[in-house]
Amino acid sequence: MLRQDPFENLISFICSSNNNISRITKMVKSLCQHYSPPLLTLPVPGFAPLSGTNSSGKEQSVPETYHPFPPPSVLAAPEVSAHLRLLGFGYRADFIQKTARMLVDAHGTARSADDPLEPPEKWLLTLRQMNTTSAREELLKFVGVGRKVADCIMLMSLDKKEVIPVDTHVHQIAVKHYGLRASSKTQSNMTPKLYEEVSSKLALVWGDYAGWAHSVLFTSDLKSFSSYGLSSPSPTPSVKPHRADKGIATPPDTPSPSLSKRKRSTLKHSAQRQSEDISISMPGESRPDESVEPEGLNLADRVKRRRRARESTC
DNA sequence: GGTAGACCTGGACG
DNA sequence: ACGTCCAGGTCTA
Repeated sequence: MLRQDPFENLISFICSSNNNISRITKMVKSLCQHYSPPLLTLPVPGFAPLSGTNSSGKEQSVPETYHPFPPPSVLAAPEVSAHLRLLGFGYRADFIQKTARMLVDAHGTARSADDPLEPPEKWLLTLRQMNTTSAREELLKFVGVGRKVADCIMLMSLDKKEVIPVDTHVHQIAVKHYGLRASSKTQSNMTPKLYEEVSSKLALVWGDYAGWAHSVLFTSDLKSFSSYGLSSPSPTPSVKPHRADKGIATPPDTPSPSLSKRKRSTLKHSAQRQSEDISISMPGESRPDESVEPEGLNLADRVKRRRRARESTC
């Protein structure tokens, strides 16, 4: 939907599992700072720290250094896993390193000097041309990527506008506004079955642009985002979020808040992407409702199982 | 095939 | 001060 960089999005959403937005933000920032060189330093706009006055008593803005998102080859290094643990990534540290490793093993690292992207990143972009089911199947092969994360990546990065990532918030929305029956026993547990149930129901209601509808309602459901972009009666006083807001002052819809999105790409590259946009995201693609087919019910399990079976034979 | 637990961490809340 | 809960899930048995 937002056409975020697929690799950055993949890793960022792996960080998101069982996690809160504030911490996810810190993790992504940490990845950028530790694994890629500084790109540029800019004064933070509108930032006026209380103690930030110089000798003349004039306010001083604190410069912030931005780092690009690290490429797959860097995160695939074996020592990354332990280092990320030290940095507070918890069990997600392994997921990140292993996923990067899988990508590098499958697609290599060789590229020409003027190429801004590594082969795994290029391959991830090709998922845009794939149909939803196949793209999802590819994503589910990665460690730390389940149905929800795969769907987020497809919606935010891979042009799959009809995909609805289902989490607790979306489930609540489906129950509250669309008459989905509240699950009786394990109400807080998002089972594959329930996931499919919610997803199918909302896909039916929202149609081909379900992903958009989902994002609007999702962000309004989150307290921290419900008033985002609206003029508030009192100016935002602080960079630090309050717990009451349960969130951060970043744009909605993205847990990959690194302003430091990799900028190795050139103008030429972005021009290429422009034309790519036109060719791929033309409305009226003939690919209806693949995301709600019944066999998708246990797709995640099937793909994971296949992957494990392959691994165990190696 | 479907379902409990475990899993890291840090901030809010009682 | 301290324990508990929760957060945009995934993996494993």
